[in-house]
Amino acid sequence: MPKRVDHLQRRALIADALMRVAAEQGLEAVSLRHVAAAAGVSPGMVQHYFRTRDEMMTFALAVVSERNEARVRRAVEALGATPAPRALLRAMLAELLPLDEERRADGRVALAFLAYTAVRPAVAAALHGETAALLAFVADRIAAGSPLVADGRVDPERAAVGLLAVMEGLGVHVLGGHYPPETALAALDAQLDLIFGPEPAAAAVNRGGSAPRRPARR
Amino acid sequence: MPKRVDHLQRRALIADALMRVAAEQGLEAVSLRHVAAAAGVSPGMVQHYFRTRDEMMTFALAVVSERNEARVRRAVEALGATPAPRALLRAMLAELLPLDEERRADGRVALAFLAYTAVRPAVAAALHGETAALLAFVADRIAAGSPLVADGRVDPERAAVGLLAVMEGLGVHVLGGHYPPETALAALDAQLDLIFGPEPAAAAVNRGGSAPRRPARR
DNA sequence: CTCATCGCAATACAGTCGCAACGTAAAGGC
DNA sequence: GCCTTTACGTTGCGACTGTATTGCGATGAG
Repeated sequence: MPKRVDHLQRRALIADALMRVAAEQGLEAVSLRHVAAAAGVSPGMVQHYFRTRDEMMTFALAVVSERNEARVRRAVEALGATPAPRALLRAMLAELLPLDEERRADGRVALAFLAYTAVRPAVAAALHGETAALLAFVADRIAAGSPLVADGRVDPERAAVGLLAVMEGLGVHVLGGHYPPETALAALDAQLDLIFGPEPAAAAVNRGGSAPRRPARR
Repeated sequence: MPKRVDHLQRRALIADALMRVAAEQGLEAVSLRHVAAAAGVSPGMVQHYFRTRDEMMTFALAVVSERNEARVRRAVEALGATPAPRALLRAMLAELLPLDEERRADGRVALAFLAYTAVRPAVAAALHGETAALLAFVADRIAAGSPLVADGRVDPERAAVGLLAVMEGLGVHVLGGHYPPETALAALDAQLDLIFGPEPAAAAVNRGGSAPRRPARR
């Protein structure tokens, strides 16, 4: 056999360039030549690793999704073992919000893919399982950690759907520049307050102002 | 003066065709020729009413926004005068969810524009004011209608941000096919339960009020 | 060494894009 | 009657698109 190259690494390199292009100019600016230029390689090479544009798009979509997954995993592991459900969920969801420029860029790409998959149901199917799994996990943590579940004031399933929707909506709004990251973070904490009951004592600093209840980590 | 034509009507006709194209194939399929074909007119005519593609896009974005506004106004007016805050908000937000095929189509277009404006800050600016106005309105209704505000368990501002985010996120998820419309509606009601307290058994659906203002998106 | 195979570049091609330019039919103002 | 203005339709151009094809150097199996 002739020269061997790590295909996956090359594809990742190209997908990375794709995401840079998409983050700056949108998915419609993603063409073989643009991506090749951004990656600093020849258009022929891009074509060598992705026989079609759709193939490249699909791969990039998977990369976006894996990147988020890795981000969440890292954030959760930083909490140590057996974290409290509420803290766990907060860490996960806050990590998924576009709070810094890096995540803003990724968020723009993710949003573009959201619109992209909305008119390509076949591609969208790949995401359903992920959402379902995340939904189940969140519902489980809510059931395990919220005192409001016992007396029926909170239904874990519905609350999980709502909580993920809040995260998604906040992300979209922040990306749209409708309000700053701190507002989104404050709203996320308020949502957790609603689901888990008000936070116990320790952080009872302010109520009703517009400053975030907790400092943004980082 | 020569033949007079209602410019606005023509532009609306073209924008309508644009939205049909965008809903089916995404914004990237929106070209002068495609839109013209969908509208049943010549490409030259499209060019006559929109000197540039960007101009056409901007106009279409405004149409999307106005369409949602009209939808909400209609739904709210159907409630009659002085509706209860919770019922009012539910009617407004439920109307903005993609619960039927018509709203799904509009929702796909709105989502596409969301991604579109995310990389075109200049165009996005038009939406900020509207979101802010809606946010203020929702916060006001929460402050007026939720018993949980008095004892500090609900902050109207944060709750409004969260509520709108829920709506946005649910819409996105439903468009993505991650769960059916009923689930979204149930989650919306659960969110209203969290903000207003559990519904007092016999849910009154009616009583009306004045029409609020209403921004674009979704 | 031989040579099939892989990595990659370069080119060709048919199609679409936005946009400008030009042409023409109709309709008031004079 | 003309004459200017509006409302289009048509055509053309240059840039760009995705994809297929071809070519060639490098490399490791035989």
